[in-house]
Amino acid sequence: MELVTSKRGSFMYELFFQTLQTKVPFNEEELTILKTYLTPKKLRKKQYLLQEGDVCKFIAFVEKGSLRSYTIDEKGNERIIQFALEGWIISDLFSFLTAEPATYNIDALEGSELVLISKTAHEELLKKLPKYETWIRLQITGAYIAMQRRLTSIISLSLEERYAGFTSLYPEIVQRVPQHMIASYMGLTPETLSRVRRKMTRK
Amino acid sequence: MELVTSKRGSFMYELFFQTLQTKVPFNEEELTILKTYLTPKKLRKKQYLLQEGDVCKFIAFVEKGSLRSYTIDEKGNERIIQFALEGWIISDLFSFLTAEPATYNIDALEGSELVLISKTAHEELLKKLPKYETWIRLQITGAYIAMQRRLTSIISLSLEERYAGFTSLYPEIVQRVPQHMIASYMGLTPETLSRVRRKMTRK
DNA sequence: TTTTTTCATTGACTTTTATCAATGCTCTTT
DNA sequence: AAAGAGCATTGATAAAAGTCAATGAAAAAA
Repeated sequence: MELVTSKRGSFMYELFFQTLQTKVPFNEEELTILKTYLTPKKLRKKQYLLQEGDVCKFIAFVEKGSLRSYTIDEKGNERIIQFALEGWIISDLFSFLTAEPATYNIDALEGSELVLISKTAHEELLKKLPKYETWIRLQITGAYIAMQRRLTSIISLSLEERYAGFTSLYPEIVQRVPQHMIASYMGLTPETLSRVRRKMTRK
Repeated sequence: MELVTSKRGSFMYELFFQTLQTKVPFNEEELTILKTYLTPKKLRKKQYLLQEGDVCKFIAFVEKGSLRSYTIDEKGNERIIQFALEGWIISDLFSFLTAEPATYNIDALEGSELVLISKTAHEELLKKLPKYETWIRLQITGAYIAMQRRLTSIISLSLEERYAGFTSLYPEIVQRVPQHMIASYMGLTPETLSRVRRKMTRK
């Protein structure tokens, strides 16, 4: 019964502050201010964080667990846009920034703990803490670079090369996520990915 | 002989400041500081701004003309990653930020005029002008959202839908860029894009 | 435990896209 | 005006990926 560290289902933001500090060192005062703008949230497996059509009201930092964002195409197939493991952030940035209805769904692949930054918190923090803007800028830049690499590999590599690249870049995801979701992320059917894998193990 | 407006091949940064001001209003003093960090550059058609293997030393704003970034795959095919028309920025951000050798080439599709922000200028501006950081953050965010949409369309739409989406989103590019480059941008052969187009006009 | 459900694999077949080769058109360049 | 380069289109064929259906294994639920 550790009442001190887990009061009413809440949790500490250990990973959040740890990864934050390595990129942009905040001082004590800044940390105190920042903390007042954060909201913890727990999700059960399969629970939605965001549904298509709703306006995305937060950026979520994954403290524990894993999530995905995805769309549903006209045939009803899920198309996974992004995975997020511990230490990543996930959101529908377009919806968040423009307040338009979201085009993506986000849900939890495992029981998860998140640190939420609401839209109003985001705006206040941008005004009050220059370092918050720096942190956000670096996060988005990193996400941009990662996505550009993914795009490059899609339009210029063979399936074998793409899957090999994925497994070496994200071994954690391969471990924790069902294969058919990785197929969806790659824009393939589960059958095709299965055959790609067989071909590769033959070598 | 307009010596006043075009001294020794230089040019004004009209579009740059115009688009800058609509997103982040700079005051006179800030504009004056910013100006000292900018470098004009003119490129002829087909001239390189960046070659694979070199370190990318700038972010380029397109004042006039058009450019593309691309990789060469193992078969020698060019794979276009990005186009940039007037008002866009283009760079190999990964190389720029990490000082690793660039994985992309950038060259001019037409005679072009650029506004360059060098790495050192970028770092100084981040320190001196908070609004510069805001501007850069907004630029990268916009680029991220645009790329996420492109990725989503790649993994969830048919070729017809993708090409229709491209032409309605970027009619300027369709006008000014050869079709085989658009095919390359879409990850297709020129023949396949030609057939997609024929199918569409039949309807 | 037993019963479902989810998941990965495989085979047969279809559809989509790439490849190779040829043609004619439009611009430059000479 | 003639020659050459770059470009878009088309046809025939090959390769890649998707679809449909079935099977068995593993995981979750009862």
